[in-house]
Amino acid sequence: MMKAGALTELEGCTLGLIWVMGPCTIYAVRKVLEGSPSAYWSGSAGTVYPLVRRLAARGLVQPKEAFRGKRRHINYVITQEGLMQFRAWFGPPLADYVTAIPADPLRTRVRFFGALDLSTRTEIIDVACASLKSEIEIARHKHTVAKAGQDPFKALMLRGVELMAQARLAWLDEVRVHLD
Amino acid sequence: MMKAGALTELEGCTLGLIWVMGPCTIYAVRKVLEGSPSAYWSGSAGTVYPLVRRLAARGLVQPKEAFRGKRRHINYVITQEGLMQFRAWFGPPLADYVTAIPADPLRTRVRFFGALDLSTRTEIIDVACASLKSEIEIARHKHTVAKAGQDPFKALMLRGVELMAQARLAWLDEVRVHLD
DNA sequence: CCGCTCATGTAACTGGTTACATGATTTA
DNA sequence: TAAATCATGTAACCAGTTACATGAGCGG
Repeated sequence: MMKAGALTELEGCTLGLIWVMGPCTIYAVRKVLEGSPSAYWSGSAGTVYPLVRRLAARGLVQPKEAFRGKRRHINYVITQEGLMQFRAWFGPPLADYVTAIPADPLRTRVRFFGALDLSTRTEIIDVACASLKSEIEIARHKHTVAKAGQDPFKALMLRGVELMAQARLAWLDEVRVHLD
Repeated sequence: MMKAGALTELEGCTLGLIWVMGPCTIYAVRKVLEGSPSAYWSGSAGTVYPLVRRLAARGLVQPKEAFRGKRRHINYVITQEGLMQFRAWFGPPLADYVTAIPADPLRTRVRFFGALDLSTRTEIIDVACASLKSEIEIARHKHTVAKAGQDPFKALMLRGVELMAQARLAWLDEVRVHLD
């Protein structure tokens, strides 16, 4: 899946967030990951703290201790080396997995719908459609907010989320027609 | 992400493949996973052999040793208990991650395009578009083949792959317009 | 003063990857 | 007969999850 020594997806994304938001705390990065529309980015403490310290050990980010009152903060910023590695993470060359079809648990389940009776199939499709519709609404809203902001690429990303959810919904409509 | 004790995505998918293809060898399952349009399913030996033995230890699949000449085969079939757990894996209730927006490394990269110069951005988009177009062709072809076969849900899955790739391509076209 | 959010961490576990190794059978 | 494919496995490693634990600051 990934070239040895290269940044993982989560490392690249975290480095990117520190690039965008830095100087910032790991906590702030975690909150952004948690708020991501994709459940892939859980942003759990046990993942992100060791990860950022790993990045710091490699010299890609730099910690700066700070205090507000008695409260300790560690703010991280990206280094020159970090920015270089971050740019290399994008490619080219593009790793195969970047353009490959993303995994979709819904698609996997439809693949095996033959194991279920018709009513269960229908129920799953109905529930999934409802979720997707609300996801689309959320993505739409976030997209318009982001367009008003000064980060056009954030807006484009959210537009991608919206289009993806719409495509899945359209596909489910096709699936529904062929349930029997 | 997942309820404790429940089957993981890979376990569910593997169990499903044994349900569809069984009795069959682990090797056969691996080959299907490797040939999947999504790079998520690597199907490496180090993953699948221990996984299927785990399923066997839980009584979800049953091994049957067989010989053709001196060559040893272990054919697996799904058990009644396996079929029950497999059906439970689908839901309802649908786990959140099933309908959540799938992770898309391309989307993540576009999010941080601000870190790149215009020519690199353009190059990435061009390369990605080319890959997606060939993926669409492949998916289209597989889809028509599957429609001729007797597994309609396999065809629906492949149709999903096609629509997903098309949506990503359409999105990239939107991104291209806003590269500067 | 209670509960929530901010903020930092640790420890045990587990699922999956990479990279091996072995040998039979088929096909060019 | 050489190369590719079928078929089974193992061992070291690592990234990420879950579930803890601690304490400061702030709003009601």
